[in-house]
Amino acid sequence: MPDKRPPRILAAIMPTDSTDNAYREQRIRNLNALSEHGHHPYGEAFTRSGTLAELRAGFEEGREVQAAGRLMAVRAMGKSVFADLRDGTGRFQLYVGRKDLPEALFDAFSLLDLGDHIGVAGTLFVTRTGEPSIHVTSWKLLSKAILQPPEKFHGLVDTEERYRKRYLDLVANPDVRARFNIRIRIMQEIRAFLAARGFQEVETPMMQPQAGGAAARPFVTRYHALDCEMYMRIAPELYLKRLLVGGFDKVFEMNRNFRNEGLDRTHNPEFTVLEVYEAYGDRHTMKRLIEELLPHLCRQVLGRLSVESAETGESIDFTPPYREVAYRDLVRERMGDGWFSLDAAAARAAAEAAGVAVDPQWDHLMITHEVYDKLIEKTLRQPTFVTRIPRPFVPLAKACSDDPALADVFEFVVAGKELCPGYTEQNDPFEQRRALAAQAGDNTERIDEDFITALEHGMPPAGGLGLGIDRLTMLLTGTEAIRDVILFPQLKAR
RNA sequence: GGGAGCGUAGCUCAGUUGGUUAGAGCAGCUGACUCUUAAUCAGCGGGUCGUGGGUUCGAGUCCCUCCGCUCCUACCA
Repeated sequence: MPDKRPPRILAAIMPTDSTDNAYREQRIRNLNALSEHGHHPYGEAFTRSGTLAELRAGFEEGREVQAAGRLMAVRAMGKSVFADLRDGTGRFQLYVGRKDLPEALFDAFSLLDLGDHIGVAGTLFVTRTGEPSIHVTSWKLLSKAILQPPEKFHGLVDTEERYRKRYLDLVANPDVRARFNIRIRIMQEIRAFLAARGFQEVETPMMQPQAGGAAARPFVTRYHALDCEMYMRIAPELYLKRLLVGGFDKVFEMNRNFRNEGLDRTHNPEFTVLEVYEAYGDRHTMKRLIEELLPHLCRQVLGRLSVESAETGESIDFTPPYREVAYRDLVRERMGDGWFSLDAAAARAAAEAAGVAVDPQWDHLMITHEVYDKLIEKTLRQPTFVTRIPRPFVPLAKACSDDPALADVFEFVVAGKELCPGYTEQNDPFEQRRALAAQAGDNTERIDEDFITALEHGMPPAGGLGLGIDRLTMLLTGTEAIRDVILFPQLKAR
């Protein structure tokens, strides 16, 4: 099966530079030797009978097949050679016997190196030790690797190398690929779930003249054609609500947000969020959506409703319905029934006594929120909707009809971390302007006037939610570092 | 931003109190071997010890600078 046409002349790419190491030179010698055998070192399309996983699933002794993949291991014993081939779906063993293929083709097999891509033709059989294998009758080089792959047994361990050279991490560590497969499935299932309920996926600007929809420092960039500053979005919310005004009743967007903040185990400067809006709904609509979506995802992606926390090992059960509890009740539960009658000084003393450091400038509201953040949220292990949150923290939501000091929202908390806020969205342009002005303080230019104008044209009452996809993936895959669920996490330039 | 730790062969790791020519496994090269699967056996090669400086008769090892990574901590989801 080697190419018939003359091999390419490759002498020109032989390394002349002393930084090239001996392994690379050896592989280039093998490349040239394969060329002389008629193998094009960087071949073209190859017709496969199926992926390696399909070959395994549809295994049938004696069946003639063609397969392709990367050479991961070679166990040569004179006149017979065993090798492991791997593609994106799995691995399969090759058996190459001296008497079963032309002598030149058998000899050239030893010029292959680990990491090379090859295509093979042969028949399926089972070895004496019970391993399904391809009895190779012909093979062809598809792509020559001139650098060594990582070690076969330990894989690639060095964390920095794993992130900087993710392609090697993926080749060397099959569990990494498995984890990203789960992330991909999660996103596919979310899209299918929402599409089945009549939601339409839209795309709104990533580059915005002002960054709204959340409180976070944005990345700034310069647009030369318009001679102005642009901001990478920190949230798509204000644009999605413009679409509610425009008549999109059920919309979602699942894409990147960018926040110019620190990076650590749970924060990457770009991260993926699902935002969903449903006209004529409210936070109860969103709560029901979450209670359907999460069990659906668990079932489809994991095949079960419980996951194990990476942090503590405890079991987290996604069987609905989930607990719903008011923010103030949680605070009273932890700090005592009298908490909301304390003045700021007494609250500060009580918070300090409970081990929470409190800024002396803070008012009762801020102190309470710090107590919630530091003491209470982490204790909510099973899926929990925390409702009735003080309005200053959620300027884009409506007030509770029975208490103007509280927002009609939930924070959905799982394993002690906020996973997803859900709102009864503010559609009153007067109230919205007041809330945004209060948040902006003196810096009034930060208010998105066009958004307020849109509200003045009439936004239907609506429910909305925002689900962090990276964190959801961490939860469902039992991963502690956000970098392990992002293919190319942010690292400093080296 | 603050604190602690780490960086040795292509990969995974040893390296003693500062002391000869820096070691091992995998991978590579040469040879043997027709059912192996971390194949096995014999032999061989492979190093800017992250970078730059310093102390010392002598530095992978001790001190300083810088680069990168990890963990803790602070801000954010």
